Amino acid sequence: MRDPKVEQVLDRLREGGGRLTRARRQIVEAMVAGDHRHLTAGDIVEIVRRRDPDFHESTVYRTLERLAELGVVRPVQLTPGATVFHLVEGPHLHHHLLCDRCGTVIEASDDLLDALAVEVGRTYGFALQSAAATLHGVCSACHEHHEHDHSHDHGAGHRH
Amino acid sequence: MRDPKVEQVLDRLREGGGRLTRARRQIVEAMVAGDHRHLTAGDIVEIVRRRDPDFHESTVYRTLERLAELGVVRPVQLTPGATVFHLVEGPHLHHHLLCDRCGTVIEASDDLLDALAVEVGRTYGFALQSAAATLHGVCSACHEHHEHDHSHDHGAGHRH
DNA sequence: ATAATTGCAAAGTCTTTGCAGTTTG
DNA sequence: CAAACTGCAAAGACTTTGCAATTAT
Repeated sequence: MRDPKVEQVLDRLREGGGRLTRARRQIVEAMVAGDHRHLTAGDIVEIVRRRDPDFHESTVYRTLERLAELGVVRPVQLTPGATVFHLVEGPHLHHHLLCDRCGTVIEASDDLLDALAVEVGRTYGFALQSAAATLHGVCSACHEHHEHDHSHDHGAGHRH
Repeated sequence: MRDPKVEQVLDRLREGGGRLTRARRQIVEAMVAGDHRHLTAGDIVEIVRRRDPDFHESTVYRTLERLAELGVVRPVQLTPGATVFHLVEGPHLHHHLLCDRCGTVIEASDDLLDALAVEVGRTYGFALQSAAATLHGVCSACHEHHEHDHSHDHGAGHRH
């Protein structure tokens, strides 16, 4: 119950001039627990409230904003109406492959778009920002049984 | 004042079993007028209301939804909190290059990601959906004078 | 102590929905 | 005429903001 990952994030917070509060620790704990998950602000509120009923929305947003400024957390707009957040592990940037069927998010290597970046720069004079892309498509699992009409677990991973 | 592009879209609406109303004509006219612009629902409301003060939000959303179903219009989530819509010209799909500095949107050829699609399919078993990507970066104009602190015209194109 | 942070409540933006009246084909 | 569509009003999801009370350093 003294997860090094949690402490690492909290340390960065303090280094950045921030203060260490109960609420912040719980937010970070929730994010570390749900590791490679992509949580919405609402997901985090729900989780933290289980232990701390007074925990409030505004705190999540303010804290996530701080953490994002410090580069510890990354906000990603996967779908309309739902910004998800995840921890940035070290310098490990990555792109997101979002399955439009089941909502699964695959984290793809940051050099995936290197070749494309060159191409785009040459053709459009556009400097592609690394590791910021969300690519839509269909994951392998969904692709295999795409003729069946099973109950799509849409939003897998962060729907309540 | 009988723009063939407008008629073309309205024809498709009718073919799809839809009805031709004053509101719908005006919505389409607004979109054609702002051609390669990417308009938010709010932008459209604002434009149409100038001629037709009773025009209502809900109508835009319902109409855009229909048009999107018919494949005539495409909704794109460029930034958090702002779904933009644009007409789909024929079979001309494209990706979006969004400048994070000035908000300009460049429409990139749909085959831009072909090579990437192969790569992603092989590495992650993920079937990339064509022409659905929004790539972030910096456009050439912004890139050139990036040391100066000029008033960034952020949101260019669809901010009121 | 004092500056940061929180809970709370209120508001803001964007979007959706139900319904009764109106209009289209 | 019947079905489709509209305006309106109300509500819903997500996020932001002001403020007074609380808490970390």
